Amino acid sequence: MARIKDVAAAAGVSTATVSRVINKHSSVSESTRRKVLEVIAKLNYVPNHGGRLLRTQETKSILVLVPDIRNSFYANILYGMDRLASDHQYTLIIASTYSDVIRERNLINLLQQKLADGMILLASVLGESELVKLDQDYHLVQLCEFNQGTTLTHISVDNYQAAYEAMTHLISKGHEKIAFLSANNNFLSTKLREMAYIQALKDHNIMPDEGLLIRGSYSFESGRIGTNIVMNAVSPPTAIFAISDVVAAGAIQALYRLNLRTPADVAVCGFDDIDMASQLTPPLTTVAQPLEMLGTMAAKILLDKIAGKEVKRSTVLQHQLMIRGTT
Amino acid sequence: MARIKDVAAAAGVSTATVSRVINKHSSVSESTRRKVLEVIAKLNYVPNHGGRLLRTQETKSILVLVPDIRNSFYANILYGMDRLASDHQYTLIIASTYSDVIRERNLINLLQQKLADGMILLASVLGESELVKLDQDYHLVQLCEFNQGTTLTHISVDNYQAAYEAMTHLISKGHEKIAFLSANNNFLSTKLREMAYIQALKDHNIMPDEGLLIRGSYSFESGRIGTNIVMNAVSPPTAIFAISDVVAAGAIQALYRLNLRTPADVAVCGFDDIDMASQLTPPLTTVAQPLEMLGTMAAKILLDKIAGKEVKRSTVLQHQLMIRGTT
DNA sequence: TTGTAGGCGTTATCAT
DNA sequence: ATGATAACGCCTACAA
Repeated sequence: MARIKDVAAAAGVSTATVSRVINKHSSVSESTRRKVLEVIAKLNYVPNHGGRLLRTQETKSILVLVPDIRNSFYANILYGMDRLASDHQYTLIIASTYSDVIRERNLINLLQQKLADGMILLASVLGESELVKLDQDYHLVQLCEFNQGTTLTHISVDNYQAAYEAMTHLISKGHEKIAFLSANNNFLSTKLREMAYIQALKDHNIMPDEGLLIRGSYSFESGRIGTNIVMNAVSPPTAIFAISDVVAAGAIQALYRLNLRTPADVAVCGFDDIDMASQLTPPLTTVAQPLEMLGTMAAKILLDKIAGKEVKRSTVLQHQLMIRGTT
Repeated sequence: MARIKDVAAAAGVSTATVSRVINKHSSVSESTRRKVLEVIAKLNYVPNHGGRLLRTQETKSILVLVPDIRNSFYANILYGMDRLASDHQYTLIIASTYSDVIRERNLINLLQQKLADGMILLASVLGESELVKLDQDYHLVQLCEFNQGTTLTHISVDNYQAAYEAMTHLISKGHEKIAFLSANNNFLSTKLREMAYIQALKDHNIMPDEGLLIRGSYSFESGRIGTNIVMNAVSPPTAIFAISDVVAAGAIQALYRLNLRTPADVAVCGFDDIDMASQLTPPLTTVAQPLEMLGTMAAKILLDKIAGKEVKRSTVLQHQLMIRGTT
């Protein structure tokens, strides 16, 4: 395995000169540059990351913490990040926290070990104060989920407005009994969507029915269970608004098993617009988050921070109601 | 940011002693050990990865190359890897090649830069000879896709047998006109599944119909297109076997638009059993690959290789036919 | 049980 | 334009 001094020796120059060639310094004569490059190719030399890292303190990689990599909500987000990061010769270290505080702290250790230049947090389970403290020492960006009134850099859609539009769509289709399959967590997005759900009903003179607001999880199973509950309520809904597309898929399957047809008997609207949404039959009406762009922006903003640039505290990206076959 | 010498100074010992404590060497007295640990906690010291890496040449991370992280086929595979890797204090560096040879070579550069201790390749687009050469210098495992008769370590299911069982199932349901929506690539898995498709028909005295074997891609759109083609054939099929679940989802949607019902009019069988398969309505019959276990095994075998252990050249994991609602 | 000191591979400063 | 050399943070002979 060739090292920089091997190259230097073979090219008859000093290691400093080889380093200059590698890092494209201008102060190298064209002839030596060419000779060095030749030797590098011949010896198949690749600079050692550890050595460079130790010297420059730059890892050229960013740590991305997601709750669970299996959740396809993150697929396109990670894609956006990957594209932007690799455009800048950055590498992604993606790790799942499984929403475990201990695990998340351990992973953040990687940052402290200087294994990454910065970190993107998706749905962190750490408390605001802990994050604020981390933010003093490291470059950190929160994506999708963040705390209200936070001073931390964050990117997301306008969850309130997005949910409100979905509800308006459902109501405009003549639905008055609308269930909301929500999630039982403390995320701001959940609170905002629930608020929008209630407010949209009220704004259209519909009395919210507590029995139609179910709090489960983001899972398929949760969608099935929630649907079975609301369809057995005293006054079952004619439309279901689900907090995620996967939950919506669960709702559709539950309705099918109840011999109810979508959208003829019960309309369904999801949230996120993951790939699966348009791949369901009939394709799912949903509120699209610009997933890829969310990832791209998060990476871009983080890289800006790392580069020492000033960045906006809050970035809100546009959502879009995708009216398809289930409403 | 505290360094090892800060800890040493504050604890009144040498850096060597601190290092021994960190690395749990036995030759440290309990009292100094305790004192050092105390100082480490107080100074919030975390060993610098770059320094250690340079010294030990161990990165404790593995490079995982997938064609495209958006493809949900990889979700559970990556999960399995992540679990096993993090159990061993290893970190995953996941990168997408987008099936681009140049990009894949660039990513492999990360290995040569000593940014990872080994690599897992999923559906590499590099030639066998190139991989064999890499295998001499680095630890490498191929997962799911590999070359026939390769000397490289690889893990997969028995694609021939898996496809054969799916076909047998379809035939046992009385289907004789069965289309196969295959993929237009050079992967061994594709060849084996096509062979199984043909052979299963022949073994049941059904004459294969060339018009029912369509080669597209693994995409949803490809499933739709292929389905439209075969359903417009002179002799349209009563069952469709798709090379992936996503293709199957496309087939189902295409059938729906043709006003054909699944499975009443046309049965559909997928391959892989990604999460979406059971989330479709009706749930998709498919051949399950043990996705999580594939990932776990690949990581395990790679770690064994890194540890210098002897490993099996070829590992075949069990598939399982999942009979659900579409057949 | 503990300390000293050299070196891992690179880059950057300071000379020349 | 190029070279010599120190330094980055850590680990590990070797010595004590």
